[in-house]
Amino acid sequence: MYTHSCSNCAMSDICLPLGLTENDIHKLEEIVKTTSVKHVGDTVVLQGDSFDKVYAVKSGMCKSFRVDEAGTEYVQSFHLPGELFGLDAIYAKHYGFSVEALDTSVLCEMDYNELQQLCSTVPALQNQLFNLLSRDLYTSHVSPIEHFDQTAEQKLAGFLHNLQTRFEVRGYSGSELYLSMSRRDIANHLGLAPETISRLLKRFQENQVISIDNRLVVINDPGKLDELVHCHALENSGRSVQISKVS
Amino acid sequence: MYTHSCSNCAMSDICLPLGLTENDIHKLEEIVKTTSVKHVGDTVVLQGDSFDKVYAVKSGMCKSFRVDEAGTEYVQSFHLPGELFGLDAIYAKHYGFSVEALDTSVLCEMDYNELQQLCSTVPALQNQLFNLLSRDLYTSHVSPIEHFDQTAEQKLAGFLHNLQTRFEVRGYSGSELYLSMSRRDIANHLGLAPETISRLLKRFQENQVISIDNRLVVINDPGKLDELVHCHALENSGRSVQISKVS
DNA sequence: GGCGATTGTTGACCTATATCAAGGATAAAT
DNA sequence: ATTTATCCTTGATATAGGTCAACAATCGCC
Repeated sequence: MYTHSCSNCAMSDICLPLGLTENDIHKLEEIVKTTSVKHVGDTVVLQGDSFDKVYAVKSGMCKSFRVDEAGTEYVQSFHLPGELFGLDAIYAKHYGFSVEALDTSVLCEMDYNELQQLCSTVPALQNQLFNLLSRDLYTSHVSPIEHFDQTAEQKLAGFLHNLQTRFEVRGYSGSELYLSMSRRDIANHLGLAPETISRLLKRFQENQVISIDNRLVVINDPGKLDELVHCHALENSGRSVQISKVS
Repeated sequence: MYTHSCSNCAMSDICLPLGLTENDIHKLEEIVKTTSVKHVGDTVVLQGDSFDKVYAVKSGMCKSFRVDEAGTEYVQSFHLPGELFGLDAIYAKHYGFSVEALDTSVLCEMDYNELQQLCSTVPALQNQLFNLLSRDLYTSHVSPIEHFDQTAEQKLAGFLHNLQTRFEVRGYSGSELYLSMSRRDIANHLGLAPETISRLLKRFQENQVISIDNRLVVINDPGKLDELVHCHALENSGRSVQISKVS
């Protein structure tokens, strides 16, 4: 839609341009276009459409999700600025996931064929694309196995912790997180029930780990949050429960 | 260790050589070496070692697994002939997973730097590597979300079904599977308890879906197995359970 | 600025599967 | 061939978190 300058982009040092010379970045800019502004709920990519473009988030936040034959939605991930998506469709030639904006967002799009050709002539770009693919692959290999024997509490703490660090890397506040996604999306993404998310957020608040006002989370005790990921179970609730034992 | 001919390899049409000309394959062969024969339990890659090589399975079977700080093992995947591994370490520069032989196996290894350089001069190879990375990425995006609301029964049925098709693609029998991995490995890989695997395999056998003799599985009713993945719960056991209701 | 729709919260209950425990089969080691 | 160590199976029990249901808060919209 609009031509775009990667050189001036705040995300250039974590996105595709990383490691490229000024000259190579200019070549990249020639194949990158920014989209019109997307609003909450706007669809960027539709599951099943034939693959042609790879995307990067320039600003805002998106979610990738998949709908199965029964119509059930599964939230795969949340994309922050500087993150690519669509790469998992290169092989299949069709997008396996829909992507929609969770917030006012602008995206960068590039034709995959053009990108591939550019990679052949710009080794540093090929290199960076391999790097980003490898990182995504590593993340999607590690995170499910980490979740296996985690409790719901650990999963949610890990989710918040992960968001925190990703925000910080991008220069945003890591202690004050606005959750652009619904509880339902978080629950779905973590393989939990929305009710469980509510109950846990309440528990985290009761234990002074976070303060939460609707979708705004303030992380009051990052150390405690970190402990929660690696075990340390919290008290279930304020009032203690009396169980009458019959012996 | 030994130089290797990709041209004569039975896996050439599903591995890296796919889509390359005779001439390009020869260039690839120059950087591929086969390892000595690996035996059950032999380590091919050690988690934490610095990354330099990418591997492909030539024959046999391997498992990738990760050990956390607490010493708990997590089985990430089982690699069949024609499958690559180590690609998830490109970015991190260290292997995130150990890989060990589950069976008598031979592997192909290639230096990543050499592979990368070759990709710059052989666009078809670059293309194929992007394809394989994309396929791996797609698989590791889809499979965890498929597992989310699956029962233990569906997971195990899906696992057997998946093995069956992967064997068939490679020209092996899909109806007679030898499980080179232990029940413990299967359980771990699926996020279940070994006991659950035992109970379910028994149930599958009782319902004439499979026959099982130790590690050899014969799939008697592939249709029923397929149904099990998509729902159709089996009877819990042969004898029916009487529950006395107090009303 | 009020109304309907969506999103979030809380409570009571239930079930799938983990865990614990113990015995039996198989394979590796001497 | 006997021992030893895994691996596998089976049964009994416990529990984390899902499901159902009902209500409360928020948001988008006319």
